[in-house]
Amino acid sequence: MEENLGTLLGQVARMLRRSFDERARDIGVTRPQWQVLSLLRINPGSNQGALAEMLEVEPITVARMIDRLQDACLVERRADPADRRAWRVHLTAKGDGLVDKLMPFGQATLEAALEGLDEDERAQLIGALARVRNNLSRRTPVEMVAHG
Amino acid sequence: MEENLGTLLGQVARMLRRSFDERARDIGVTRPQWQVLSLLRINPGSNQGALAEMLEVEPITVARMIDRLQDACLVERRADPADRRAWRVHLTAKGDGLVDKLMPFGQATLEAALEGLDEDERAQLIGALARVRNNLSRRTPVEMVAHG
DNA sequence: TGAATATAGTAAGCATGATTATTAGAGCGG
DNA sequence: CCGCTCTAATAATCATGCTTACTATATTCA
Repeated sequence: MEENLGTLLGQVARMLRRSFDERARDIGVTRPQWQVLSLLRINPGSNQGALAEMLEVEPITVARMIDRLQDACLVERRADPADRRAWRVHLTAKGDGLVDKLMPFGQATLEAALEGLDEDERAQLIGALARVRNNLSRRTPVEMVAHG
Repeated sequence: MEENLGTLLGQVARMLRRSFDERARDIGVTRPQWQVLSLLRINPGSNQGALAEMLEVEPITVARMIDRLQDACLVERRADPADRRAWRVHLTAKGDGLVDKLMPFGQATLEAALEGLDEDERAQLIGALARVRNNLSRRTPVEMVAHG
């Protein structure tokens, strides 16, 4: 076999993104954008730093995604009354509706990807990846525990 | 748990790339570039289309990576005597030496990522990811068999 | 042979992701 | 209160990856 895990992971991640984007192209939303919208459904009013931490990307990456989502009228920035540096990001009605529309695309992509893997195998895959993520995270182990 | 596999995979892939890039920054080579160089070590004289297929990316992506690697004198394009449209890509001496230098960085990144997973778990992870890749590949199952 | 089709590579333009540096505001210690 | 430090967000710049469109060359078939 002699398969390189880094290469393999990069390929699979890229192909998953591509697969989702193919399905969602008509709607005009990319997979990272969909992830932001989904996070905002669960955590409305997050600031950009919190979104960056949840997504494990740098704050500047979130800043520009929010720019585009705002241009598309899918989210809006509201001033934080307690901190004049920060923005509170909220879904618009349009963005909220889009999350529902996009759910099936995410499900379909995932199902296509996991075809042939039974429940045990899926759980093991997710568990192993979560451990790898913890190994690579910049957060300390103590913080990881605190975050559950 | 309710962990989304697509998100998880994207995060882990990004973190692996970041982890490698941190280690290799002084050398000035990114992880995708290292993958190209490694492939050329194994398959010298590949054309760009073949590289794209091995990397599971589009040909234009390879074209511009080769541009940069050539600017850095790590690879060179040679005319294909049998096909005037195609380039044969070869490592330069400098590029060849760099592959050896970068091997430990790749190994270290991988070890950090897989810490705490035993041999069985690693093999299962790689096997599951390879099956997901096959599910998502644009190549047909027939071709997959032909390629081993 | 000569037209239709397919393939190798590239260009333009966009989104995502990073680093480095900057601005504005928060928060703390003296 | 004032300065030092930290933090939230952004700007500039680069690499990777995509789609769409194009050029040049091969190949196939009538």
